[in-house]
Amino acid sequence: MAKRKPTIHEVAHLARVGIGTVSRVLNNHPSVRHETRNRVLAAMATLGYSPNPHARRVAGGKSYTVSVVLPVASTEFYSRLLEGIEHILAEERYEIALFPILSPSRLERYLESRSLAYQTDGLLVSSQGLAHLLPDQKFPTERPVVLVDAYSPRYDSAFMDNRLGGQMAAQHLAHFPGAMFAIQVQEELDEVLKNTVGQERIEGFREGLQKAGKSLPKSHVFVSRFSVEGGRLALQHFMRQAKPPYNIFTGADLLALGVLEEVERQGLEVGKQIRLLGFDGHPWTAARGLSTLAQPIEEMGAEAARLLLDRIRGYKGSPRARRFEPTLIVRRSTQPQGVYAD
Amino acid sequence: MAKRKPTIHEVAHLARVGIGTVSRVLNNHPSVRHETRNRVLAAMATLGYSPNPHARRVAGGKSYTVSVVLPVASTEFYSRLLEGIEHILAEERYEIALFPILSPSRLERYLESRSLAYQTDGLLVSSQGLAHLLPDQKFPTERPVVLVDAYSPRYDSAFMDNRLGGQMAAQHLAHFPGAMFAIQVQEELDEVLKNTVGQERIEGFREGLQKAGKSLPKSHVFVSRFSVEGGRLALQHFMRQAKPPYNIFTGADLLALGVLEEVERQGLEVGKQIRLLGFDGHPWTAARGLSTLAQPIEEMGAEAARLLLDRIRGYKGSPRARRFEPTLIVRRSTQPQGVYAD
DNA sequence: TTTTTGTATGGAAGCGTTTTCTTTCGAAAA
DNA sequence: TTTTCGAAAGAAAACGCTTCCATACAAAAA
Repeated sequence: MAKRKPTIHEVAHLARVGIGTVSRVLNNHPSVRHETRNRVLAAMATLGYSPNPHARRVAGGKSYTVSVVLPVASTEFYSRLLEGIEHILAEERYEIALFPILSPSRLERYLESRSLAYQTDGLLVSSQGLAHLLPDQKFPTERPVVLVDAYSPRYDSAFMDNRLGGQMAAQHLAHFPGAMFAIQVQEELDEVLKNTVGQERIEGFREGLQKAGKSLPKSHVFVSRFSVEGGRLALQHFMRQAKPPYNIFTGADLLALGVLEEVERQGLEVGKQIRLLGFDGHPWTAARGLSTLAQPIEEMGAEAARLLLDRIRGYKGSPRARRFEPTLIVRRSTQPQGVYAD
Repeated sequence: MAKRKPTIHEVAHLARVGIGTVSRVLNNHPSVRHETRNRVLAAMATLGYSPNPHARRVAGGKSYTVSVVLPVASTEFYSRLLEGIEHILAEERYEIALFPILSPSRLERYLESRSLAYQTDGLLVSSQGLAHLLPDQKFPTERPVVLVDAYSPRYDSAFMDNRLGGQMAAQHLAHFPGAMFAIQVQEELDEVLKNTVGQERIEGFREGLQKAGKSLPKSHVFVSRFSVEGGRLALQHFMRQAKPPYNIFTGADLLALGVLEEVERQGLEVGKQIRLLGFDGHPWTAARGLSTLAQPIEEMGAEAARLLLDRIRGYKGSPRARRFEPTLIVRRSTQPQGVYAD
């Protein structure tokens, strides 16, 4: 039943060409006549041929695989990031090996030089402070390394300007009446990794507010793990501190969702006693009428993949930094017309 | 600088044997003299040799890789599960390709027959209802499939008896004074996957309580996502419902942690107004004095890996089911001597 | 002692590709 | 017309393993 997969030889035979030609078609080599290429393509289609990746690897001396090391905290973020990465890599017939940092101990194992993560052609690391854990802040590999959603002067980096995002949030919220509040996202793993994303967003927010003549007292910042329920606790906390109206900037859309849940439970009304601004720009925010700072996550992933492919192909220049900026999307939750009317 | 990795030929030469012998040593073939094996092993050590996995794959016709498909909800659980799986697979020089179900859309992609997940020698699937999503409830692959932390009559399965765990929880808590409460864990992804783990634990708890002549009203069950903060909201909820003492069974240790946090904030005292029993038996529960139903997670993962290796080696028998039972660990949070004394 | 059996080993063949080396052939240059 | 050259394509040589086959040799059986 399980008939063997067709090989390059069978394709060559059916297309009446040599295996070299088939290989050239496979690798988009220029010197193949159009007519021949089509014949080979047709043969591949009728046989249902797909090249054996392992054979490629041993023959080519490369693995055609890229390791992606990433924490798995905000799953939706990483889902979208991978989307962008995969999109680019798939075009070049590269595969992805995923190394989720499920725990610090697993992380250490990945970083041992012998580890699987280094058997590949390159490393895509999505974690702010990972390098800090390493001796000399350098990944123990000869392979190219590119950081994504993280920055280091030492490696190519594609990163988000989180501080700017916070400032944009401030600029948008500052002119509303009422006090300013913020929810900072902080995971346990963040401390290990010295991940400062959540912090930067809030710092930017505070800076922006100061520029607008407003302030953000320490007590108006609620630090929470990354969970919907954290948003609920945050709103409870704020309500104990001050009277409405509240202007709340959350370090992530998910937390804003929790705030919305609690708003409902408390019988408040968004746009009246509460203005709420998220961060991420996840698709579902549209349906919830949540204003948010949309991150071009997929593009950031794609760019990181491009940087890495460059390096794999031998590019030697000094580290390149690609900065990305969030975009403000205004929806019901911060609609100007819904001016405070209590 | 980056000198080529040594090959099997260099090892053979240094050890003064043929490459066949080196390969045999590599694969634990029995017919190698002890003395020869040691010589080869020594040569490998001095050269720092490690076999090229790609070459192995193309020569052997196998990939020596196993796909592990898993949701990434309770990271600690999966971290430990992988630990167990890897331990066994590593012994046989098998590698793991991880496919975290970050989102339903990615899940679908994995399940396409052509997908990477099927390029490997076998599939280890850790997800209750994944099969339900598939046409015919069958994974579209010729490769062996083993379920872990999930059960299907169709495939080899290594699974936890969650209902029993709930019953054990009831048996332990029932004799304490005060009403019974429970926190059920439920993720959005669970619904997609028809994952009933959280539900089973609570159902078992209810059954056990009934057997002991106690009851668990619907209103005493708080359904929460998997987060620490969910535990805090749950306790708030319970405190609105009833007076102490509370006996709380949480579907996961993490939620119990949240309960503990809120207990402190509310100025309650564990062992007096509150008895608390978790589920998972994660290492950190010891330090927190949290009683819990410890799951043999690593063993379950290891057994699943063994079942899969069996199949990969050609075992053809009908599906095997391996049931695992949690163990009750009693600590301060449900200590008998701390009898309610209000 | 001679034959048989079995174990340990070396070496060649083969896995499915990529890549290099030729060879062929037609068109441009002489 | 002859020579030169480049493009297209076939054939062969890697790539680093596993596996099979043949051989050598020692121990067991005759």
